[in-house]
Amino acid sequence: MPELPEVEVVRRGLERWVGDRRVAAVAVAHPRAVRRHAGGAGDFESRLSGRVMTAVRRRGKYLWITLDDPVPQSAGQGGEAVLAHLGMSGQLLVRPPEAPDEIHLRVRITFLDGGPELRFVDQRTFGALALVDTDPAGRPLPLAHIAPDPLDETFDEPTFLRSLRRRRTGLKRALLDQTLISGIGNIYADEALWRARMHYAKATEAITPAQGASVLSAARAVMVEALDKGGTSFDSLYVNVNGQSGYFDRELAVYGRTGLPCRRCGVLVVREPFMNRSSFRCPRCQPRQRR
DNA sequence: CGGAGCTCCTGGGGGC
DNA sequence: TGCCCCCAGGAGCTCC
Repeated sequence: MPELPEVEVVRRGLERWVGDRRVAAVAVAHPRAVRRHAGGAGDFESRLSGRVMTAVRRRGKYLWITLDDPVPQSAGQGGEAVLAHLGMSGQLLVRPPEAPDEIHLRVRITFLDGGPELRFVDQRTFGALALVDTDPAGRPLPLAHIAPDPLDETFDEPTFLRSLRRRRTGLKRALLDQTLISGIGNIYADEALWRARMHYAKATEAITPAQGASVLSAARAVMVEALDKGGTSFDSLYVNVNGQSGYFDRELAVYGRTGLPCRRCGVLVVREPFMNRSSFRCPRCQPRQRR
């Protein structure tokens, strides 16, 4: 389940392999993989063919590959980019052309240099690619509503804390709202709440600036640690352009640890239904607040 | 218009 | 052994 750290690992891997390469051909094997592309699969294939990939950028869980200008435009105009979201199971793999197709290969992009292909592989098809317009700063227009993520240099903490307090909802719902703060999913939300010793249902309007800063700092710390773990293991050519962070084996404190002792106090971690999925917490470290 | 719930999807795993 | 149901969940969409 790629969240910010996993997507950033993918971005770094891609940056190394697709930069400054001209696309030869694009083949969409499953139309659902480009359902967000306005013109459909054929349009995606034809418009991306012949373009040069220039850089790979990221905001929250989205990443995008910027493209060269096919026709020189006047200053101040935007360009185009391949916008990608990995969903739950999406992978962007860099693979030799002779490598056998993956079972869930959805999109294949080949390059004029005959080198490694870029493949979008996605079992559960929640992920998607699209060719989109960007603003003059190179940011995809469809991401206008996505807030900066906590590792973004433009992230403004006072703005976030004010917005958080204006919400009328529970703390974890707010953390998962990509229009408020981006990059956090179910796993890192639970881990951040555990580190900050806060309950997922705590009312946002009751959160003090210190508490808000605490949970934000926890979210940042846990994501940076996960990123470091993922980053340390992606030295081989193709293996780690795939969303594996290497973080999940031993480092998680509460996520998925139902019935196991809290790493801080030893009380058993509980799993509770939340938004048609799950929340994990330590009952002692993260007690439910009284209203 | 903000908040909450629904829906898309597939394979692994547990229960019987 | 095989079948069925639950589960994982990001985010766009709809409804109130």
